[in-house]
Amino acid sequence: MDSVYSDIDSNSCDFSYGAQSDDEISGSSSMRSESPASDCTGKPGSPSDCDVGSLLHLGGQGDAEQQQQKKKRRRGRARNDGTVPVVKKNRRVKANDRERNRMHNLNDALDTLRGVLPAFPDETKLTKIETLRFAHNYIWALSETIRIADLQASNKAAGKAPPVNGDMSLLMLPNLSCITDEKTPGIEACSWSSAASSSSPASSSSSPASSSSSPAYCTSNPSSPVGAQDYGFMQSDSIYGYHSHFVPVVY
DNA sequence: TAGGCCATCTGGTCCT
DNA sequence: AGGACCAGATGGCCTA
Repeated sequence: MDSVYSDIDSNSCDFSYGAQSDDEISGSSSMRSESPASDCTGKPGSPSDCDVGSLLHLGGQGDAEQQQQKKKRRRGRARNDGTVPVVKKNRRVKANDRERNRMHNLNDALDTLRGVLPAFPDETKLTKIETLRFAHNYIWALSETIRIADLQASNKAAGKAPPVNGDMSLLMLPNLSCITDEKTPGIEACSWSSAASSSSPASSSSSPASSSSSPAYCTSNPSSPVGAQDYGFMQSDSIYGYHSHFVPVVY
């Protein structure tokens, strides 16, 4: 079907405006291997960073290059009944560019967040939802560590007895280290020791908003997509009642 | 092959 | 009017 948008294909990343059928682009190579930034966009905020230049010259390219262009084409739904006025069409194209950049900015922020989270040894890239949940649990664990350290410091100042095990080194800020739990394949990440026992994320079932100290859905994860992994931290032992060891868990 | 994840398009709504 | 934000729809890629 002809599209009224087809005349501006070359000015936008909106590949769906062409009349290309799905069959024409089948057999394309991995899109995932191509990062979004190198695929169609450049830095956020520059819509023109799409593969505009090459698309502009689509008509005069060889078969090989045309094939490459086809590979890059067409993500997302394509629709248009061919009745959209040019003015509206141009507005839509600009809106698409903005939306694309907006999502790229969002993804950049997620990448930045991944960068500050404890790394996983196998370099498995966390999905978006996993990143958010893991960050939530991570923040909770750090907060717990600080809270417990403060508690012990105040106890010490008040002349109260030290922690049961008396290991003040546990008062240090989280000492992150990456481990691999051989007993539990798939559960590998970072852990740290903290002092004092407290409610762990793994034992919490309250909502995020309902508790100020414990991450909410990190345990049961009713909101988790079926099969999705949720990375968090679990209090694995409390031998002396004061020594909690947070280990990463996958829910 | 089904399901998960993702990028993109699209139209609606709200705000400036 | 135009931009930001959002959610639904669509289709590609990857993995179990």
